[in-house]
Amino acid sequence: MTPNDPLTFEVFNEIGIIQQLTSTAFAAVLPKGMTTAQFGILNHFVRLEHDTRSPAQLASAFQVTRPTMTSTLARLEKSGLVTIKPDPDDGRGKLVALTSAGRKMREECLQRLSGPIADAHTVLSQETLAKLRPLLKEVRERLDKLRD
Amino acid sequence: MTPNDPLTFEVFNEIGIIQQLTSTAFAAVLPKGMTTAQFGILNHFVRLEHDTRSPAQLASAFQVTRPTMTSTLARLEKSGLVTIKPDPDDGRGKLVALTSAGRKMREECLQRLSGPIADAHTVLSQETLAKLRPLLKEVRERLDKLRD
DNA sequence: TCTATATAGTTCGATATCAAACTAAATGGA
DNA sequence: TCCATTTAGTTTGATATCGAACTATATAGA
Repeated sequence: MTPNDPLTFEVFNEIGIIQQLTSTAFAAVLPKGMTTAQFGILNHFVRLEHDTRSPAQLASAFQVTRPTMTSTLARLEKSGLVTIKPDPDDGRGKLVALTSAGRKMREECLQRLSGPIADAHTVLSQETLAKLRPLLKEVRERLDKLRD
Repeated sequence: MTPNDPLTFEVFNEIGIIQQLTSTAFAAVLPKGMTTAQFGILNHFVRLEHDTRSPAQLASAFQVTRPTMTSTLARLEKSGLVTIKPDPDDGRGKLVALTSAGRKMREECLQRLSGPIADAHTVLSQETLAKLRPLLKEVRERLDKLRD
């Protein structure tokens, strides 16, 4: 972010712009009312084969604050895509679960996202992506440690 | 974003999380009321040695929509960090310029940001960043072309 | 010249996000 | 047992962001 350190600045700058371009492109093809944040949550349950997750676990998984997760989950519940029930084992906690509508919505999103993903494939080589992955993983993990 | 293509999904996923971690870390050290979006605009004028820029040029430089730029510029103007005047050569246009307060604010932000940047240095090797930069630049440029 | 189209900017309504401050429940120690 | 601390979740108020729809000006073509 500073002229003192153009390399660090540029890397984070590129990351910011790429993130914006991709999330906008993905959002554009999602069904009316769906967002990438909401899709991410639906997808999370299926990918990791979780039946229930607490809002706090989800917030941690997506690196967002608990108020943010409260807000997004409320919208998903309102749309009938998840259920939110009290945790029987912890009076403070809640348990979030996918509904069948949530599963269907996740499937539909996947189908629609295949378009932009295919587009990305036409311009990005697997080779570039394969090189990027371990580097990004390293950066993400180290930045994550820094937060503590 | 899809299980059909774990590599593409993972790369964009890592990018999203890194972006979130860094922008939150940067925002935390900025002066009260300042944001990374606002700092980015102040910094843009100084880095590229521009006296004036139109809102449309700024929106394009930061890859955000014009309504977004309208909103952020209005806040900067309210804080006295930029001026916004009609473009004498184009009745539709406006010209944005830094004020001296804007310059000072940019300097202060730079100083405060040196902390997190230094922290990043302690955990990220120059080597990793040097490898990342050209790869990210390539991805960003190709995605950018895809938008047209 | 006139009209159609393109561009600059704004307004509106929505979602995502954060920090700060709050309530309620669990936990741990004296 | 009781109180202090921690943890889960929410509420509030703010900024950033988008798409859609709007106004005003510029430009190009007939």
